[in-house]
Amino acid sequence: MLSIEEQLEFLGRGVVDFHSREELEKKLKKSQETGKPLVVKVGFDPTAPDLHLGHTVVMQKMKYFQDLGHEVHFLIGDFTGMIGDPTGKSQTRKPLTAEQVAVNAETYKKQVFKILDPEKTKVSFNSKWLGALNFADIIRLGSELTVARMLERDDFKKRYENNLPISIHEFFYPLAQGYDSVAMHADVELGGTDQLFNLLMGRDLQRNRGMEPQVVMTVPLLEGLDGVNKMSKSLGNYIGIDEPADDIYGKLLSVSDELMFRYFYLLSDLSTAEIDALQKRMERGEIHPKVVKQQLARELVTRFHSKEAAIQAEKNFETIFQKGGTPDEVPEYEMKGGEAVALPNLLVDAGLVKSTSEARRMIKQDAVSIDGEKVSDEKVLLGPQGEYLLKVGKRRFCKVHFT
RNA sequence: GGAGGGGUUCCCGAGUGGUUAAAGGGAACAGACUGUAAAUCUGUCGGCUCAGCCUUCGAAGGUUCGAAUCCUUCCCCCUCCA
Repeated sequence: MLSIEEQLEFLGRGVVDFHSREELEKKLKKSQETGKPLVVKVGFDPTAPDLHLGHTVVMQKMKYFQDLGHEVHFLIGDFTGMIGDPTGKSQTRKPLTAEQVAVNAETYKKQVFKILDPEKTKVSFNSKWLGALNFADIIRLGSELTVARMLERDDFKKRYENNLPISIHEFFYPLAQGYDSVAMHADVELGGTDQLFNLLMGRDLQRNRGMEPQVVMTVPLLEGLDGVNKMSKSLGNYIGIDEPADDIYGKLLSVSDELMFRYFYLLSDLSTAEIDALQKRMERGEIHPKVVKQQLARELVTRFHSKEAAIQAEKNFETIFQKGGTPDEVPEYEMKGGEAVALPNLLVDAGLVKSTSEARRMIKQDAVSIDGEKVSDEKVLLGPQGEYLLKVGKRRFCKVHFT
């Protein structure tokens, strides 16, 4: 059993806004004394999820709470989804149907339970209590907050100052999210730094009702593979938790040394002390940076796949990149028709390049090999029978059989 | 309601009748160097039956030997004023 001090260290690592550490300490102590777990709440949009490492930062925190025996609630904001969180956006979202929400919830679970313990996670939907409110309830809720206070929220403020539209219903988003905390009797709410205002709203509403306010902790947005922008699907700088083990491993190993420790800090289960020790040993030249990075890659592949997958991914990686070899598993393609085919066309058919023009370029750039031999003639014909191992660049392989 | 500005190849952004598949930058991809790190350097970066041809500059028409560039209509964005 970790001491309260150790628990705080682990739970608070990387946390940006903490309201407040002292309150959490008190709650943890009380929970330990009474044996009553804390209610930890994290809200997610009901939109179709495609989770990447950036999302896992907060989930990792949820996991820690879970490991300490607390009650973690995975709240799907199906009702608030009708508003569409205006944070950072100016588009209102189309309401989803009940069926879509149900489908998305299932997809979420599949991905989320790679991290959280399905047995211990409570999944809930906020339509349960928000849908039960009537107009009078909502007016009362609206009376708890002034417009001036609402306009303190960063994105509202900016939009207001820039004369961009803010619809009245958007004001209900923070109120609704705060009300979730009331309805759930939340002790702790976690979220990204952009959620700060919404999270604090829960404290206000709880306090107004004489409840003990929830502790609010925000986690940073994880930088993407470029090390600059936040990780996002649209920027293409992400690692999806559903990706194949080889890809996760490879992408992590190509992260810069600087970013590597950021990832360790925000994603790894190692303690801060262990991470610091690794960094020091690396700086003193006692361990090669690559070895450190491999440790990170192994840990994360293990988390999303398995120990075995991590070992295999590491082996494949070394075969392909360090020895310039071929991985154990190579995609295969069957070429039918009984005729010889020009190399560029074959590369397109096998899916190794997008167009014959690209294929020609690759050949010109010395990036194509057949059975390990570089090819420089774009007019080579292959077939009409036989088997060839085609390689484009360092990582694109395909075994072609002519039939 | 009034006045004005703009939509260019993945993104930003030049280009106002031919030499423009369209400058420059970013991203991406390949090669060199490595630890497939980063950084750096080089090259590529619409398509094809590829030393030639075809299709691109919001959409559709038109003028012209020739248009991203000029004209007409339409669609969409933005700024200022009220």
